[in-house]
Amino acid sequence: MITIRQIAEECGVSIATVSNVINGRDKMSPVTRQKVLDTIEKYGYVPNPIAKGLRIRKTGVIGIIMEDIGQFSTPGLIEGLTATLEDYGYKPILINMRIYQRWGDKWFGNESLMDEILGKHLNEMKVMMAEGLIYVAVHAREVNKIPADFDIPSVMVYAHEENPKVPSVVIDDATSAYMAVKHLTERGHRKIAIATGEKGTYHTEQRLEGAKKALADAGIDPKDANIVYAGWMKHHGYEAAEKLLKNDPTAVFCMADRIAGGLYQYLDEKGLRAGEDISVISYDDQDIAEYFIPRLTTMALPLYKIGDTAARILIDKMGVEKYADYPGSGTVRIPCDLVERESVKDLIYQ
Amino acid sequence: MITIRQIAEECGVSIATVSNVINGRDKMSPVTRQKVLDTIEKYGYVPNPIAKGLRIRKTGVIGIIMEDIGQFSTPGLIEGLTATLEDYGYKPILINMRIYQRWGDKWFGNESLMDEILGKHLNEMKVMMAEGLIYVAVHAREVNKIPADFDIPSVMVYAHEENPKVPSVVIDDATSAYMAVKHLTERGHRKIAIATGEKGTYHTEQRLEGAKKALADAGIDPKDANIVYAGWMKHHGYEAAEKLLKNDPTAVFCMADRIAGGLYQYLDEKGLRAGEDISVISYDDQDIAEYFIPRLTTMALPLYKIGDTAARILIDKMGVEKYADYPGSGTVRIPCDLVERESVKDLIYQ
DNA sequence: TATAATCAGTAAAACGGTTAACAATTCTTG
DNA sequence: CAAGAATTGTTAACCGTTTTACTGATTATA
Repeated sequence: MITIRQIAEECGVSIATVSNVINGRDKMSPVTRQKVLDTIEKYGYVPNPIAKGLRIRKTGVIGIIMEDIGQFSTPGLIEGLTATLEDYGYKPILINMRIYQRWGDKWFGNESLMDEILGKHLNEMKVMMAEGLIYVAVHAREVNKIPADFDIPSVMVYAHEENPKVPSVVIDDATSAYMAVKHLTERGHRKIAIATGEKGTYHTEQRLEGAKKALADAGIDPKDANIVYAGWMKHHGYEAAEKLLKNDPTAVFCMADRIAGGLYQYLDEKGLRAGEDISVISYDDQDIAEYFIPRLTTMALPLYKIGDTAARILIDKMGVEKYADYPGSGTVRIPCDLVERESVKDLIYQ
Repeated sequence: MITIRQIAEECGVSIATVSNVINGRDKMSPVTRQKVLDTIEKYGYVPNPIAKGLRIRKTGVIGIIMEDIGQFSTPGLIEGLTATLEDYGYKPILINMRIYQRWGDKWFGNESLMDEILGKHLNEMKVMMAEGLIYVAVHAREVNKIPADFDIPSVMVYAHEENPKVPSVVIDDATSAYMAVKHLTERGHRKIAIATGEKGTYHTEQRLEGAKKALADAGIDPKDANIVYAGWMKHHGYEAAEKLLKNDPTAVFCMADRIAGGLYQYLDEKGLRAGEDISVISYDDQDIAEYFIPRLTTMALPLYKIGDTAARILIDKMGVEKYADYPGSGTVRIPCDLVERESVKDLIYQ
């Protein structure tokens, strides 16, 4: 590996001068500068960032800690995160906490070890001199993750953080759910059933709130809506289907595409067809939505935008540049985009 | 940040002694050792890896370069990769090349810049003193990616590499495809159609080869099979469907779940049903397979195992430990696992 | 002309560790 | 008891940079 010393020697100057030309300090004659530049080019020299990092105590690395990378919601997020981080000259490095580990063909979660694992990785960040941290909480829980005395600028994604020093960017569940059922009511649906995610979780409560508001705004008493508490998985949707359909709704809002998947299965068994016999709108826009028959209209999680926003907030916090658009603290909520496919029927203009 | 010097001072010993106890060199009295250990514990001291890395020229970091992280095949792979790498004490860091970049709502590929981008990242690896590299080639092409003079132990995933120094681990397309159509023939199917991926690519050629062999082994002349060249996307499957069904096959083998998705759509339009009117077996086992109605039986990509294997080969190459099971060079092929669902009908025992 | 200011560059001290070589004690042993 | 060996440390060089303080030489100013 070629060092600054060899470049200096080759040029017959001191290493300080080489360092100066590299770092654009205008302290040398044009001819010296050019000679150094040429030699650097010739040898393809690039300063050792380890040494540099040791000296200037800056590494340009931003740690992205993911609770579990194997979630449908992570790739898009990572795109957004890394794209804007890189655009600003930072080096994002992903680290995967693996809360749910695999052993042979089985998975087991070690949430109990979570604090320990997190502590380890947080320390690692400190010690690798990461300049910023983005924590991606795919397993929504109400826990505080970043300790109050953690001194690297951080932002939390997908969850709220009590620590007032760490802003968070989350999905705007309430308004997204509002948009979803408004889409239904605008198309003339008035008997609407709702299949929720896991009861009591933040996501289902928020989405429920938004959904009820949309109902109310359309002059429908939310109490008349058939709300059935399901869960986030396909089988929850399947199991909830019977109760969901009991009062012959014209439409159902599922709080996750997977739930809709379970519902579709039930519908198929009964010889019913979404988009004709009953409308369904959903939430997530996973890859699967495109493969439902009929294709599922659903609220698309703003994955890329969340990543982008989180990155900008972090950059802001790190003081590199100010973005008036993005507050430096508090939590910013980003709503989903409706993507219309064929699973909801227009009861008005058809 | 607390340094080794402060620990030494607190204990009244030299920094060399502290360093020695940290690194387990048995050169001090038990009482000194314990005092140092206690102080380290007390202050939560952990050696600065940047400084350490500079000195010992080892960082423990393994770079994982991904062409694009937003592919369905990456999360499982990353799980496998990071799990075993971490188990061996390495620090995997993911970097996302973003060959396909996003601009607003559009994506554009910059394959032309690929060499440049790769060069940049390869250099970054060198310069970050990564001890090993895993290159994940999601966009299959026949190009050589790792330059012959690249001197960090590397392994290639999902693609072959001409560079004899870099072993590769790939999906065993031929035997997986063989298994898929064998599954069909064993169940009595003899009129079999095949929907391929993009013509001329390595993956489709290999899968075709395996499929034909299975046909031949079942006494069916591969020339009689209806092979239609489609492509990897859903719309390819849809467009190929008519030709696929022309000779009334009892079963079709799709080389990707997405293709099967297009076929299902066509089937739906014709009032036909997979698993009853026609059997379909597919390849990938993406998330979507579970949501097909009827659920899609398909060959599951051995994502986790590929990651695990690649990691072990790399560790082997780095000379830490030997695994007789995993050759240190050449290419290892890992077959898919069949996951049976309801889309193929048994023509014999029903 | 004496002095100040600028220019072009250098020496050396960090940054926080590791480690080879050496040194001061204490322990064996003939 | 002296010499050698073992034990327990220490000193200082080094990893590859950055950066402050300094130096000579030249040019500008009074």
